[in-house]
Amino acid sequence: MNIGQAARHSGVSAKTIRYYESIGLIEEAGRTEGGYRTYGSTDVETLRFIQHARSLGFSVKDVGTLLDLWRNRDRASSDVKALALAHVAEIDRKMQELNRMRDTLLHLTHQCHGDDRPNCPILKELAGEPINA
Amino acid sequence: MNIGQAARHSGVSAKTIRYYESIGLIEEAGRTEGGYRTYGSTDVETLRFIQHARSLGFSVKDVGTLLDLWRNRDRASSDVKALALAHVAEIDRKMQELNRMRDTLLHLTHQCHGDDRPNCPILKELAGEPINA
DNA sequence: CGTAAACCTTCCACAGGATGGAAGGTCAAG
DNA sequence: CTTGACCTTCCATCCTGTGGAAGGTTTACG
Repeated sequence: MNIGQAARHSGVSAKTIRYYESIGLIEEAGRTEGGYRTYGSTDVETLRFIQHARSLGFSVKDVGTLLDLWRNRDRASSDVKALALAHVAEIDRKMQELNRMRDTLLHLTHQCHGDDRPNCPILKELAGEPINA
Repeated sequence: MNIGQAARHSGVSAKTIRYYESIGLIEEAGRTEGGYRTYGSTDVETLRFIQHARSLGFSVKDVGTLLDLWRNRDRASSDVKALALAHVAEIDRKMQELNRMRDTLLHLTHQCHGDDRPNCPILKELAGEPINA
């Protein structure tokens, strides 16, 4: 099948499939006489795997590792678990950071009248006049 | 003062100050005879403002808007508040997304023995063999 | 005065993770 | 044969910086 079909079947856009090939995440596809890339069902499965892992926030590099583990029947499940847990830890870190921002912003917006008057505690705080710190 | 001093006083690296100048977020700095950029206390305050806003996750573009609002004494605080609340909404969206990933990953890791055996539910799930969906 | 260290300058490249678009080739249907 | 969908490559762009090279300036000290 062509790249367009592969894209539709996998949920990865044609553009992105070419990109993944260019960075070596997936093998170079076979070509027709006319130069079109060709894909089989295994390729589509691989693309789906990638798509799924990416949607869980794994980096492209991690996805490469996961693909290796997936294809290597001798791998230990502990390797996969470690990668997943490290990723959870990273997610936790990001969430804490977002939460910190959120708290501060909500605190500031509560202080702000939000009307036509120019007095704005948010700007004051950003400028370094702590309102409540 | 030189860019290095300004960097130390503001918490924004010299490299990043030049970058902010290059993208027009801050005005072009004055220069000494030798071509060195010079900064005053107002510049440092502006840089601190930027640094603070960035640490709250505002995009550089939003920081530009906030800077305008900060310098424009006639602005309405509602404008600032709206920007902040829109940003909170964006943070909420990201946190929900992260939470979704986190839940799925934790669910998967709980299913995974994490030992030397190759059987790994995480990979199975990524490959599209739903364990529990 | 000489020179070394610290600091500054510009410019280019790279990171992640794609996406947009231009210019042009190929394929299938009518 | 033409049309239109689809494909190709290549370059640019998004975002927010950071790293490093090659070279100029300033300051301090002997």
